[in-house]
Amino acid sequence: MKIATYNINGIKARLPRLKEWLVETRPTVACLQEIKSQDEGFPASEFEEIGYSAIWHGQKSFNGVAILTDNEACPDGPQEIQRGLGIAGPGDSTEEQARYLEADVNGVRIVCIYLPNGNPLPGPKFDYKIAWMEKLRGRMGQIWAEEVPCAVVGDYNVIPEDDDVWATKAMASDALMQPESRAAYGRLLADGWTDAVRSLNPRGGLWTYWDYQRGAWQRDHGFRIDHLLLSPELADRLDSVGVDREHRGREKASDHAPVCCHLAD
DNA sequence: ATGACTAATAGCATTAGA
Repeated sequence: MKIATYNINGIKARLPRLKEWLVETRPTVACLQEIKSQDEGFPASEFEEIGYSAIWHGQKSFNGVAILTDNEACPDGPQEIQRGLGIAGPGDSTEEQARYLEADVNGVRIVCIYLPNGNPLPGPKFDYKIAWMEKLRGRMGQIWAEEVPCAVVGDYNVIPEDDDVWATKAMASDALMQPESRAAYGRLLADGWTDAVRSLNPRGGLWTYWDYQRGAWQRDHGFRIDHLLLSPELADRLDSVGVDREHRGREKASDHAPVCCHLAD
């Protein structure tokens, strides 16, 4: 079973690249973030054409998550369990942002997340990020208690360690590597979840995001914020991980690269 | 100290991202 996470930065703008990536790499499950599409605009038929079923949780302009499954490997498709964590957005809005989607796929619980960025800080957006992370931790605790094999994957918007960024100085004041952000991420690992990429690359130096600006891609100025967290049963089955770096360098690419892990059957 | 680049939406600029 191959599980992938990919922040696509707009499903309309990315559709040709996204389909190309699915056809070339055929993940069993693909979790997408930042679809930036309303529910009625989601191009489900485009994915059906290449043998993928999908569920999605969108909103206008921003955020939005989706889970795609390979029809051949997953004849039942993704079976939705829950959407949203029940946490209001920052400021006066009581409306929840589309950042969480949970489904069962072939007996494995798949959680697709788009964690709030948190900039600028300090402020309501950073507070929202930290609150969202605690809400996520609560839900992960519930799933843990169910003892169902589970992968919580997505754009965490957290640079976990100093060797997960090309230059710590460049990002020091960013919400992505504040002590509070790292501590909240660290609590998930302390709870027993395994960071799949880190576990097989303990020396760091692997990036999943490169800014569109300042020639960051050409200079390899990136960092690691897209993560795959595995419950113990899945961590025991972990064979390999990978970042599809090459797809970041293509024409009209997302600023994130796909990240995937392979689990033994 | 600031902006850079990209996408979405509503326009002919703004917001958000990270």
